[in-house]
Amino acid sequence: MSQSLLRALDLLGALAKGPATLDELASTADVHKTTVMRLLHSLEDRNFVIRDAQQRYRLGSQLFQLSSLALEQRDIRGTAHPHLQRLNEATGHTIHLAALEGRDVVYIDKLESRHPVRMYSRIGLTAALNAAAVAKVIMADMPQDQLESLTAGIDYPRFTENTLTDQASLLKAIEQAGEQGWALDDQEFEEFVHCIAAPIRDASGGVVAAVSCSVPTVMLDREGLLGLLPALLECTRAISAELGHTAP
Amino acid sequence: MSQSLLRALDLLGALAKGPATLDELASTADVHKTTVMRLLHSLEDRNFVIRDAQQRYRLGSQLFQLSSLALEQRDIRGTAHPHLQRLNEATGHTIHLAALEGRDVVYIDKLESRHPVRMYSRIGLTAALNAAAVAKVIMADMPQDQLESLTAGIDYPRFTENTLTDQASLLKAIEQAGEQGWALDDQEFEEFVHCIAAPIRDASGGVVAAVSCSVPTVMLDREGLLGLLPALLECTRAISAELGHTAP
DNA sequence: ATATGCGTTGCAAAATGCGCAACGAGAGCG
DNA sequence: CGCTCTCGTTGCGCATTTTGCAACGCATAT
Repeated sequence: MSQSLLRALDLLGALAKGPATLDELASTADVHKTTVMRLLHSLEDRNFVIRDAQQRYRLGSQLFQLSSLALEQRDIRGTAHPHLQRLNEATGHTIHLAALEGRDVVYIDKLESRHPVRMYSRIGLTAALNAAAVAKVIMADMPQDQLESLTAGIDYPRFTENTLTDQASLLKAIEQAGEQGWALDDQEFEEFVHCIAAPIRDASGGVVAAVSCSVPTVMLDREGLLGLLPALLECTRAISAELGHTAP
Repeated sequence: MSQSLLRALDLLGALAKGPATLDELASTADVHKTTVMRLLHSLEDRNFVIRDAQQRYRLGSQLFQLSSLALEQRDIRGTAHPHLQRLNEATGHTIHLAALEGRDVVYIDKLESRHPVRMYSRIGLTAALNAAAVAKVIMADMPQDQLESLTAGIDYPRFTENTLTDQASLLKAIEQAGEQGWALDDQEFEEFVHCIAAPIRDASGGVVAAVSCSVPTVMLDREGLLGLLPALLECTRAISAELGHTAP
């Protein structure tokens, strides 16, 4: 694989953590600075990075451009957005839209809670497969062999007391999600935050994405959270319908 | 400059226009497909592209991740956002936040109009220097020599009847913007849309960004647009203050 | 004035990436 | 059923491209 390209891509990753100087980049990447410089020049030429007045490098506008173009291309996102907005307004809570991308479940849209509450998520971030509710509902639709291989490849990090830390319990949760048509994350990823998620299906009937609603436990107890289910299911139903899904 | 890297970056640019197959990419990039493939493999390895079921390539999640990280790093954006939101709610119109990046003025935040109206802009896009109101207010703060070189380097494309198509008239408009503290785009970029913009200043007193408000002429005539000025100026004043700017 | 940090350039070695041509798998079609 | 056509993939030899080193210029600090 192309060494120079990989190095350059990794440089972008390093820059994502914050602006950096040439030497800093060279030492973290463990590449001679002259090489780093030449790569940066190419990146700069294509607007992937820019250098500010103090000659520090930061990520450039081309990245924003590509990213927003790519997000727009995903018709699920455009289709879903107004519905998500409505759900967000109705519930006031944080709404996520996530889709499967390769072996990752990626957040492709997010609507902030109306209440001042921190949620460490971000568009583009990958969801924890062994914790996120969206991951469960998406995996619930996978063919058995793919599900096996995917769940076998997780290293099951523990985030909280409730995190599912082995394949068996995750598979069980996934199965349950498949049966009931929605999934719960009971403080499995973040303490004091629980979520419910439901799948979006397209014309083929397959799950293409999932919507979740995240709520701090202090605002809504389990029962209250489940009270949001009808609104959530109505939301995913509407999006699925718009994507051509006809109720089973 | 690094050939393979530049080619790879251009591939990403090509993919931004939509998913594509290997051969399509090879022919548009005019590179042998075997080379394209290997570059794509590297890009895929770092999640800059993914291939879907039909073996078509599309932009990958790493792009979203980097972009949102980079946008978050810009403290102007985070600081400004709530104020923009308020302005958006108060006026109901499209709000843009733009900043200078190298020789480009880049949109770094956008709030949609509450009215159903198309606006061809996007986060990450560069504003037309000879048309956008945000560009005028940003350039109004530049040192003379930099301004000269920047305005000399534009090729002044005509977008509408009102577009400023030569350096002299642009410089005049910029000067006026500097004097009055805000700028107008009177259907210079899009017909039937006019905008007003005002600068954001940081603790040093320099202009670091600009906010604009875009309105279809059918909704608000010139007078009506200028009626939004107080709200806009209050918004930029508040953001500037939060960035440490003390009124002159 | 001397020393340190940082970005930049010339150069020569070689590793890397390149294009070619051939292969294999799958789809479409007679 | 077998043919061809398309599209992705791989082995290989050549040389282009990239790389690391060392030296330089230009600052700022001591």
